[in-house]
Amino acid sequence: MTSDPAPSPTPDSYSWFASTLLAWYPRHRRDLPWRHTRDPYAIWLSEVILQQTRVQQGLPYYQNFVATYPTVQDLAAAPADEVLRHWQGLGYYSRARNMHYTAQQVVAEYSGRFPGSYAELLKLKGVGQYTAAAIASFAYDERVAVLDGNVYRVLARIFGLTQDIAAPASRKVFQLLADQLIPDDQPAEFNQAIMEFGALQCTPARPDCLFCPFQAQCFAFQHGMVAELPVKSKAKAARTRYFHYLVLRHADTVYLRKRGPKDIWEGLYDFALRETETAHLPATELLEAVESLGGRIATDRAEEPLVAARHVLSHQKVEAQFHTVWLAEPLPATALATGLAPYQSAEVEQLPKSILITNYISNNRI
DNA sequence: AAGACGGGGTA
DNA sequence: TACCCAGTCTT
Repeated sequence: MTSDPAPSPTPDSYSWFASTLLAWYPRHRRDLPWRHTRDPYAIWLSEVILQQTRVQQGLPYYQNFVATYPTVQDLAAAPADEVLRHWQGLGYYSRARNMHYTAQQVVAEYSGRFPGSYAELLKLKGVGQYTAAAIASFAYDERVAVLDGNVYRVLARIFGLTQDIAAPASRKVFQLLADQLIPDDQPAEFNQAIMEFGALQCTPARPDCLFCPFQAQCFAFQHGMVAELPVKSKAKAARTRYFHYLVLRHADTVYLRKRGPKDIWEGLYDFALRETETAHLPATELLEAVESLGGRIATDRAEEPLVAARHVLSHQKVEAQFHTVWLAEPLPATALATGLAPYQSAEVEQLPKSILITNYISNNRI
């Protein structure tokens, strides 16, 4: 798929699929808040939150965003740090940054009204093929088939598609099929139904084949290949990184800085960081790091214990050590130029932070 | 086409 | 452990 899925009418030979699916859906569907609205803003919000995120995990975030920012104007007007703070803990933080950017663009360039078609929605930052299809079908009844992890799995099993779903080139095979399966009259219902079917019935592990309405037609079930489909190549093993955090403190302040681009946790706050190739940071390097910031270590305080923590991301493992350093005086202006700034603990609470930093702070009274 | 980008649930 | 989740963007 390069642009619009070509509208192709559902051939009669495939109509059994939508019939069976749309009979299953009303009897099994969950009552989810974004299914009660046709507001493209609310639907967009829910879809961005649900990218690579389970419904149960995203649900409280959706409730909070809708309550905090009832309209796209509210979201556009919010400070970026505040939006990130509400997103904290959801992961893939570029979604929040793009969402905020897009809200401002919709207000400034679209008069606050979301684009009204799949092709136009696709132009928005953070809105890819899946999300554009979801919004276009749910909000506007446009006939465009969604393709997410659930749909890949359901189609691979029922139709016996063996293409590697991790390979981008496989997308067109699944999209071509989905575009033929989606009916003209209820595209929104169909899209909701096929994803719900994947989430509840045709699950990744232990799907409920015993009570599946597609038993007779399902290629995987008939050929004993349910566990083999979909085919997905394995991801590369995550690399390990070693973070040595300097938790610089003076009086009732602690120093944090905002993380930059081209790395994990962009836009989130953490402490002064020294990264090494191995787990150990020699004590001399720790002192050097403090000195390079112009920090003078207090002599009237007992040394704080080292705190270690491990944090696993999908593509990296972070082994972190937190070195608390009490300063005799505030950091000089030269250190502030590196981005570090002093915060009171009540202010720290309001800053957007990764789970790693949030856990450390809550466990160590900052 | 391949990597980068989170965090939590499940077996 | 390993896999997966209502994917998108960059290189």
